[in-house]
Amino acid sequence: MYIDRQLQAIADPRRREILRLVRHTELSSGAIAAHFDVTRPAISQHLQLLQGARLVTVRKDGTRRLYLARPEGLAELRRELEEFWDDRLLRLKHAAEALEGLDGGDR
Amino acid sequence: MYIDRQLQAIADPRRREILRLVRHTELSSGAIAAHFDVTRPAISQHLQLLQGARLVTVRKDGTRRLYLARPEGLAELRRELEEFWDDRLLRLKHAAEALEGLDGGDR
DNA sequence: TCCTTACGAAAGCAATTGCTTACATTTACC
DNA sequence: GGTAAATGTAAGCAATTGCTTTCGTAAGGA
Repeated sequence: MYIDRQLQAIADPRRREILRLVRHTELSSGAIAAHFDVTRPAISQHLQLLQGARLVTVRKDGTRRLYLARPEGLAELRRELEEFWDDRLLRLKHAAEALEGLDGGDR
Repeated sequence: MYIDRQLQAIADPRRREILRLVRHTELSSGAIAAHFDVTRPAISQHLQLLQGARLVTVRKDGTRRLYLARPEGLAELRRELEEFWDDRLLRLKHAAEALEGLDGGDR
């Protein structure tokens, strides 16, 4: 349900690069910012947006905040896009949701 | 090499919907606009952007212009994203490009 | 030829984006 | 407690975005 925010997040090359950086390694806000030629607050704002899109998680460690990509978020986005590539899946999904609707609810 | 524009294009829900509409059926600008609650020129602008991202093609037919999704463009975007999901591929690509660089050029 | 249909192009506008420079806050360390 | 380090927050600003209304233009039909 976050596909809009997630695609918006991914659409920016800087944010894609950030995601690559924290994909397998936890990095502090400052360490991430060091990779770019913009100021630290700018990166901080990108990180917030990525958080809002459920694409990264944060963990506090002393005075630092360590960021790490959130695999579930990436997987979710990937699934949504798979449906987009092959919209037969999308039709199927709509049909399935219609059926679910009959006994009332998501799970 | 259009990934930035393509992702930007995809990031807008309206443009995603347009792509779905013309995915398998050629539609006129007006017919597409009829599906939305914004004015026709607004859709025209979205269509232009989609064209710039190589995601749709146009064909003139009398006074109409018929739009159709461009599978190669979608495939290209999809490939780029596959690399993004699994960045082992990306590293490989970078390595390959570095090697290509040695004898000087793209192809 | 004149009118109508189907469009894109241009200009203007409010909202959003991505950045900057302050400033505030939290934690570690002496 | 006092200071330094790491970071988010706020406010401001130029550029971009997505839309609107208005106008121009090409093609078809009477």
